[in-house]
Amino acid sequence: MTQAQEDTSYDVAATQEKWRAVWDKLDPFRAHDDTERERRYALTMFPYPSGDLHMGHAEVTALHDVIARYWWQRGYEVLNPMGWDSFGLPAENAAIRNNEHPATYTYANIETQFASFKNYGLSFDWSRRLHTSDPEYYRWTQWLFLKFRERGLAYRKNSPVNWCPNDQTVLANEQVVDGRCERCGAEVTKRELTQWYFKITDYAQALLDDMAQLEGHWPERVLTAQRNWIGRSEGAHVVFEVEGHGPVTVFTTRPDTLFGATFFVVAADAKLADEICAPEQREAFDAYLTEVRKASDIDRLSTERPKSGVFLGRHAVNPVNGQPIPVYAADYVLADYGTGAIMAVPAQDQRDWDFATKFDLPIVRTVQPPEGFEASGGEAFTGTGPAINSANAEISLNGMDVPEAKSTIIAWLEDKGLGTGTVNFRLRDWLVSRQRFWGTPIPIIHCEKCGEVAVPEDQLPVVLPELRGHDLKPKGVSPLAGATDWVNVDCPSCGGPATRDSDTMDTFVDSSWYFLRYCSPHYTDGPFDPGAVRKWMPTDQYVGGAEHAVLHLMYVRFFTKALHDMGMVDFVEPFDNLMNQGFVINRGKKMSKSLGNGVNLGDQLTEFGVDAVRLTLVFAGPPEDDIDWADMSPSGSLRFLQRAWRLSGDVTSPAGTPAEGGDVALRRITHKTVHDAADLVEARRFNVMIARVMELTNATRKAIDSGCGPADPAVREAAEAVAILLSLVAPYTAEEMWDRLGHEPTVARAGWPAVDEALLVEDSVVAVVQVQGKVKARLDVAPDISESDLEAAALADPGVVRALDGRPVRKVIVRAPKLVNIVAG
RNA sequence: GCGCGAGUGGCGGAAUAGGCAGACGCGCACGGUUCAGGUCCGUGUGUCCGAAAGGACGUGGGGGUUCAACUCCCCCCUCGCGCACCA
Repeated sequence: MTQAQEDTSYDVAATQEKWRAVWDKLDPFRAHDDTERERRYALTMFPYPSGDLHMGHAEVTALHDVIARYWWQRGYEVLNPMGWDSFGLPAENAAIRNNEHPATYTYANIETQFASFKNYGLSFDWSRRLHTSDPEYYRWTQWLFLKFRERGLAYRKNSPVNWCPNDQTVLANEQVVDGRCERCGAEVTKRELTQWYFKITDYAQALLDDMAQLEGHWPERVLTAQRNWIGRSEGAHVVFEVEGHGPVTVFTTRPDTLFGATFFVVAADAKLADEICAPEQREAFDAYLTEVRKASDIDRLSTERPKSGVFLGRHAVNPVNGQPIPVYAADYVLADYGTGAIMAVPAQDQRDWDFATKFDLPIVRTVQPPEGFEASGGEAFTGTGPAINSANAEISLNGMDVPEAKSTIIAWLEDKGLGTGTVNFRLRDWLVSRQRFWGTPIPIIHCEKCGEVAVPEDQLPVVLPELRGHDLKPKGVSPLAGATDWVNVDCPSCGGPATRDSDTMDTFVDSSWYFLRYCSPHYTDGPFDPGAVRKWMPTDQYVGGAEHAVLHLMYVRFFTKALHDMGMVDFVEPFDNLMNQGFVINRGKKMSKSLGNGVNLGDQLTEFGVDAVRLTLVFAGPPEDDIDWADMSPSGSLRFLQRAWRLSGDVTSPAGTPAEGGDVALRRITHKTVHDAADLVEARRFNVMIARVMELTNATRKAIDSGCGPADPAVREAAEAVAILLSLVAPYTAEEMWDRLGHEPTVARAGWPAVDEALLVEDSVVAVVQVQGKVKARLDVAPDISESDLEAAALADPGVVRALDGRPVRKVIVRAPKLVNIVAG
């Protein structure tokens, strides 16, 4: 580079290489378990190793790093670990394609991403690196599975499950989005299978209740999504006697409308329907059931779907009035919600109304709709009003409002043994088995004699066998089932012939406890060292995508509560604060291969440098907003960084020069900026923080060129503040500045500049004078000016006099020292 | 349908215990530096009227409270997200 260029810009690539080596040697971000400092735990969601890092990783880690680096500067001991969520389907599919072992693909990509993370200049403590596919990690995933099973939290059951025909595996409810596989988009079908589940439903209420401590610290939309997903509803179980069958319980949220139950519906695909069906209706029912089974979930999801069903040839008896009501099978009732059967109250429920209308069933109002409701073509009335037509010989609800009617009827039902008040949840247990190879093997052995037998702890981990390529092709059962040497074992209990469970765990199990492992990643006596966890947990700040709202972010909460109840941790929520970053999109759309609008991170880094890309991502807007890369200007970011860097070369006072006695105006700006920057980082308003650093940079430039000059100690103070503030976002530039300012590396641990409170107090402020709410004058006044002095000064101002134009002053509002508003007559 | 969130210049976005709308940056325009400019420096940049001084209008739309509203209240529109035949 020429001499001229050297003065105005630095070589980005060379700078990155230089400081990367220095940082490797200094290792400035290692979190020490034993420390006198206050601790902070900063965590960002670990990546899945598919290919190299992309713009999304660049964004989330850049945002996250601002917080971690800020905490270091503020004097905390910061745990900021990183690892890989390295089990999963893409590796398996790649292995099948290339006839190799999934580990080959996985660990090659991990090394690629590791190198990219290092280049990206993040403050991770790499000594704590972990991979969930390492046997020393999944050993403990298996161990936890067995602990869950001991507590009854892991169990096996036969049930209809979501099946992805493309990936040839089952899916959890959370992984089915609009009837399609979350991962590959294939239409999900139902299968009846025996599978492992985690009993997350035991924690439905706790998951709701403990949101109280997350309120205000987690994004509202995540909490709302979880609340909706858990779907708590209060109501009652009511028992109906069904002729030729016996008692059948229904769940209802409106027990107060029981007198209006004029028919009864059972989910067509529930066993119950088959059991109730009378012989003469058998043929019709079977035909209907075939129809229902043919309809995919996608069809069922369409909203304006006409009601369908078939009479089962039986009647149920309404317990409050002894009325026989016909029993239907229909697909608008779901087999796996509530009890799979409902009492239908057409007058008070639109779905029941539609069904009743279609099948010509009676409709009895039990809640009085408001005046004019019927006249305006009212159908089901779901609002509140006084109960009507709701009395038998023993009890009358008539005239009661809805809540009172509910509690009255529940008390009566309970008294009669006909029902109970109850709470129902939409949340289902978490299906954790997967029929795939590249996951944590389920540590269970099936023995003909002994049944399910846990693999003894001292035999963990159950290590995956060496399968590759074609052995891994999906066959509808786990590829592990084909590994005969691996599958066939002696029963640990009786020594007889037995087989290993050939399913692996959902990879969300792996990621449900990794944050605990980071506290003591090399611990060998358990999944984590309880002492280390006590020191670091709960995590102070978690950063990651909101797409995990009802997946990962709910599973980690469940795991933490389960571990708490096992006495393994002493907290019930893992993450004190959560931040969801937005997506990086391009030209208004999500980046995708098919749209051809992908932006390659590596290309951007080569063209503009790490710091400019990081700065662009952090400065773009609020962290939670999407960033359209097409609207961004990484070249503008680079320009700013060079401008800031140039300050460091212009300072002529020697390092260590005290700032006292330097230019006061500049010092005020410096101290105010440093002070405000702390607040802005705390409030996660990084984009505004950067704007303030830009202002400080501009002010310093002016001071050098046309103010106090480069030798003034205030200029050094300002340039050093810029370097330290920039170290949160642009570590290479900041380090280079720090070096040129005559300091030893690393600026990242230089410490937050001390703020002189005296310099935060202004010696004059601008008071705005409005006439009729419009600004007519600005006055330089003392900060402690009295109201009367300020009013007098305002009224004397020539601009104000002109604006008043002789009109009488009717009223003057004075807010000293900032504002005067004059109301003219 | 229910729930949550958001609408501010050409663009990304600032500003809410109600008090200067448009910080900071991008883009654009003009000027300077330069052999050159994809560099750097300076000036300007919400809209409309005006040569200027100045004035009018202006935060999705409509109403309201107030000396004062991007901010608070009511109604509506649009967009995004979540759940969705969940009894």
